[in-house]
Amino acid sequence: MTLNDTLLRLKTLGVKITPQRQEILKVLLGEERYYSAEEILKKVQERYPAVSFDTVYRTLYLLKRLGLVVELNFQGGHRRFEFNHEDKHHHHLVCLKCGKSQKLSCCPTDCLTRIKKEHPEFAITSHSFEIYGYCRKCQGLESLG
Amino acid sequence: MTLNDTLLRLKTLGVKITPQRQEILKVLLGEERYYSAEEILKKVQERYPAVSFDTVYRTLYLLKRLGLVVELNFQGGHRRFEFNHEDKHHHHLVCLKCGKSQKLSCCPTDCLTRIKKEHPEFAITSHSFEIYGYCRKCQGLESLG
DNA sequence: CTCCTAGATCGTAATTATTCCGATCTAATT
DNA sequence: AATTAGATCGGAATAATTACGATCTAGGAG
Repeated sequence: MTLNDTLLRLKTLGVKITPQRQEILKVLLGEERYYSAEEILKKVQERYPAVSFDTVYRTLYLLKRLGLVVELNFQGGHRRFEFNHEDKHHHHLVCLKCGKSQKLSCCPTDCLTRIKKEHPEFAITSHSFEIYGYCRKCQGLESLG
Repeated sequence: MTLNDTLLRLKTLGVKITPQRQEILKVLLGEERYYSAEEILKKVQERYPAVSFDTVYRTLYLLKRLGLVVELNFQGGHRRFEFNHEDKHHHHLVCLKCGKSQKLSCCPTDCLTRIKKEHPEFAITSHSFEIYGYCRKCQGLESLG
């Protein structure tokens, strides 16, 4: 998904395109990974120093409601946001030391279908699946803080 | 696991048994489900009104380090704690409306083994898998707030 | 192009969750 | 019963998120 595609989509949805929102989208569309609200704020402020947290959060939640952004709550209580590039979710391999993540190719669908059968009364809407550990660089450094 | 078993185990680990800690354990051992720090505080205060958040958090993290308690970060940023009854993790079916959860019998092991093969350089330590949706009672009420 | 207005932004203050800190207390060993 | 390392209390500090009033502006109407 390019910036222009995204802006067009927002326009058809009747959402105002402000410079701040464009900048937030640029950040999210830059590297295909998750960002914390603070990271996004810092990056946007390089261009628009006056932008506030309020704007970042409101924009992120707006994009989330529109399905363009997904919110993730990783272990340790860290809330992260990621652009929903493919309209198809994926999971993450997360390093507990440096916080970097990689996308995973697999999704526990057999578990899901099994649970659906076992709990037909429960209306499943979503699921989370994240794998935690230490990446190559951070191995052996876990205990160093 | 009973309270006495747990206290014995703590004793052998050289951990001081205080009345506050006993009360926190009683809460965790009561219903087999997850609790927020605040829930635990409220329950403990019924017996010891002076107990502080500090004590609750410190005790929970102590128990976590000892492997007796697991910490969960559910979507929405809610941190929860649960007694680790079986020394073997499990996953949850979580209602997004009432917050109640059920334990799940299945665990996405095939995914895990596949990822281990695909990323041999990554030292996996743990994973999360939670399914979200609406329980029977809360279906149709999702939008009512 | 200019005007108008709903909605967006800013700066700051409020709220919430969690952690820290100094003074005091106590479980458990001696 | 005395001792002391470690635990608790109460409140203050910190961090993350949300709310609010005043001001500004994107985008449609004229």
